[in-house]
Amino acid sequence: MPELPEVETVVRALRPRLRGREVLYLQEDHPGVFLRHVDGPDPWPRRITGIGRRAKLILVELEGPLLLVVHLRMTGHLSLTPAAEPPARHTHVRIGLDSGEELRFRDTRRFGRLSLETPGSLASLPFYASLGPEPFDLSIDELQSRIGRGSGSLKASLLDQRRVAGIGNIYADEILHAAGLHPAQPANTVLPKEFGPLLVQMQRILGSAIRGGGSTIRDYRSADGQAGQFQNLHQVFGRGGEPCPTCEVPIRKIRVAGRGTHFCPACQPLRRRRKRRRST
DNA sequence: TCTAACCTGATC
DNA sequence: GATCAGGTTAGA
Repeated sequence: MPELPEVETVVRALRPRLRGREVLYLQEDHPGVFLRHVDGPDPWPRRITGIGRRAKLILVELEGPLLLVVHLRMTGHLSLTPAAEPPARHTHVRIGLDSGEELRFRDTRRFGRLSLETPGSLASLPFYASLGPEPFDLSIDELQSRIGRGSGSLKASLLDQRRVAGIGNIYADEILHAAGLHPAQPANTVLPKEFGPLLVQMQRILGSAIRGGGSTIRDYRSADGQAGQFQNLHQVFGRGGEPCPTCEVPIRKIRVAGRGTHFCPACQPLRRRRKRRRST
């Protein structure tokens, strides 16, 4: 469920409540959800030194240093709950803290993962090692060279975490609508002059989604239980058949890159494939 | 580069 | 009963 803005919201909610706390134990309630990539005996108790985000990953930093890495995937959810409270359904991992609370990982579909890493083991994970830059660190030139390559769809390019990290299905659709680009057009047909506006819209939409606490479509909640608000500002996502807020033409829902894709056929005209000149 | 698969639940 | 869902990836 969560993309960059939702993961950032979770991290910001957890940060003041986790920093300086001590992890006392880690309890697995379902095998396979937690992966241990460090050798030796259980490293608990261990102090939490900070919490950060990279792409859609939550990084809980521990003394050592070690890292507890969380990927929520589709339905994963973190909460900080009194340890005495009975675990909610689909709670798969519970991490006991010296505050008397548990950091609980709940995930209906069980796609999400937690792992314990050293900085070295994290760096050598193929998924982590191949992540592209954060959207807020991009220049126009870098965006063009990363997104504007290949004959695959522009939307697939935006969703490819190796090119740019953190964008998922909701924000890909919203960004492309704001930039006036058709999701199914080949990535290498985007004109050089279009990457500036694309970068501006990408950063604007992700930024305001973070300020809105992310988007709640069905079950996303931040770690404090708060629903997001940015879904109320979606222009196209989840609005198939409704009039485009810009031009009133009905928004269409199609399938691109194997994902439900919403766009305005008037604001986002499809440009036909075009031969591109290569410099090398 | 695209599909199917991983899972469960909600909705049609 | 079939289809869909905010992510990623193994395999064709």
